[in-house]
Amino acid sequence: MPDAAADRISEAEQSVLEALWDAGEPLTASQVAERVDEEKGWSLATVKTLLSRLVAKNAIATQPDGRRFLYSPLIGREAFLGSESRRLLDRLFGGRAASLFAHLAEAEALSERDLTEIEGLLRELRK
Amino acid sequence: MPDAAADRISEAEQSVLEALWDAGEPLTASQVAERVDEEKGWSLATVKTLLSRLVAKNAIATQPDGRRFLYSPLIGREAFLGSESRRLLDRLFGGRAASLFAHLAEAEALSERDLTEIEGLLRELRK
DNA sequence: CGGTTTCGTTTACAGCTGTAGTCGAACTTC
DNA sequence: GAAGTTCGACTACAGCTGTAAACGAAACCG
Repeated sequence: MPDAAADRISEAEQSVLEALWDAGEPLTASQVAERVDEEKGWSLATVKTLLSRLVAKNAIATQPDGRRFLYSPLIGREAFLGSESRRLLDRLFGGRAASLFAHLAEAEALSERDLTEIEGLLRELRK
Repeated sequence: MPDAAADRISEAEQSVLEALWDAGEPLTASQVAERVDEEKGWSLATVKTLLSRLVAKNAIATQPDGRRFLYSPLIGREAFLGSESRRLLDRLFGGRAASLFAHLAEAEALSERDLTEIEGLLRELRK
């Protein structure tokens, strides 16, 4: 098998991935660092470390561009978010989405807009 | 303020807390270990370490009972689940619950029962 | 009493994370 | 072609996690 990027991605690593997803095209390490720095204030060195770790975890790919590399995501944002949500749902609520939802409601984490959108999604699912 | 148990609780520590929440009454270390062992297969030594760390984090309380301690949770399951859900929602979806919901739907993590319950909750919220 | 069990505490130790610094090779710029 | 710049690779290092063994005091058992 072509090694399905199974390693866990840490929070900091996720931020780097986020930059690549947002970019929508391969970036150099410095470009990634620039984007990440705006939000996190991390040094170039730190971002380079995180990039290496992501490469080691098979989460991003490198393609040579002259003397340097261009980095691009190997795992999709959708897939990542999907599996992370899954993991959390299982870990905290034994997989019961309704419990999660109830807790979010209680924590007042649901905006008017969320409610409307979820209602829409529910209607879709019911079709 | 009486120091509001703010430290992060790790996954393993959560399992121990879970045992205490389930018990509904203070337990000795061995009792906790017994319960946790069934699910996780951890040794008494491991559970004792986790209990100490939880005490250090002010997540559980000890009350002396003769020569030993009885442990009981200081943070409630509800509060814990609420804040964990919150954290994840923010981290992964920028706080937008509708996105989370959409991903769960896509990952087929929503059972028929979940849907029905969520519909019910929505109606409640709309009142 | 003396051995055995039971506790909590201390120590261990590898792997992961967050956050960087350093180094040598390559590249660019006078 | 010497000097500075840019890269990726390697190294660092403290704190957290998972998983436990060792230790010493107390308590119970016979």
